[in-house]
Amino acid sequence: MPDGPSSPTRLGDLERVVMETLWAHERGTLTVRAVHNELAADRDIAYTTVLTVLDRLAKKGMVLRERVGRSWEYRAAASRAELTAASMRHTMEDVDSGDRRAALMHFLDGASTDEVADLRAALAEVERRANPDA
Amino acid sequence: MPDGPSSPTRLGDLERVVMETLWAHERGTLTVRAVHNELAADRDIAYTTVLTVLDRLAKKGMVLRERVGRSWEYRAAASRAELTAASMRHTMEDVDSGDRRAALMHFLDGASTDEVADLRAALAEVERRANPDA
DNA sequence: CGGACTAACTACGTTACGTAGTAGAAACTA
DNA sequence: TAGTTTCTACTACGTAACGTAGTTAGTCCG
Repeated sequence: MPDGPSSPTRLGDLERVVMETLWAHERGTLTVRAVHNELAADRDIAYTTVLTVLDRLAKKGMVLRERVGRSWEYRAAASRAELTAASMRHTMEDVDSGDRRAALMHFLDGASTDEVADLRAALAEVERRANPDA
Repeated sequence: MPDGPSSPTRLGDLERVVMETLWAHERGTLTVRAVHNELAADRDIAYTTVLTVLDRLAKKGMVLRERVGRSWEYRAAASRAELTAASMRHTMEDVDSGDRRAALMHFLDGASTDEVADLRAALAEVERRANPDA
């Protein structure tokens, strides 16, 4: 029973590579054949391996698929950014609120200037949305 | 070859429980016996299981230990907050800078008011440090 | 010395995952 | 229509991580 990307399933290396391929075509769908073609350019890999991986990803809810004729068209269930965000949030949520502050401090300590800038911008954006009149 | 908590090793369930126990005594060290006593209060678990888990955690660099007499005293190599932060940062780092903004936006979108407040506070604190004169 | 306690080593079952072969259905093609 | 191609579904096998714990062998205390 697929439960969607809300539960942060751990991905293996190949699974991640396949997700990358799907993400590279964010707005389209890909057949197994198409994914295999892309991967085969870089590595020696069997068609059925790609098939199996996509099937497993679908069962985990990481990818969505729909029938087109006799074959399936796959696409990522969540964008890379969404998945990253969900994973970060999940990580943060498993500390209680006392440690959360400390965790966030450490997080920012280790972040680069660019990352902090992006975060500040995102924070401002969220604020603007919450408070459009100010 | 232990490489410290810098490489975010995935923890199993029991491994995490053991880490929790160590974190609960943040400033002290615990023997295998002590950890086992705590765990045994809640579940049926063999002493040697705890021993094995602590040994594996030590090999991963997740815990540090030192000889005291014939036995070992264990403590967490990183606080829970540090580990959480490292994991979040690691997650964030595997998107390129283009997606990072988007990821952070999604992250904040899903965050609670309290979490956003904590983050804002942490950001201000980091800023204050970087710019003590302003 | 003998029991008690500790750590090292070994082991077994499960699950995830990389990897891929084979079977069978469907479609294309000569 | 029969052969070939192309998909999917099912099955399989090896490895690694991990939960779990027994066995073995020192060491210390009385």
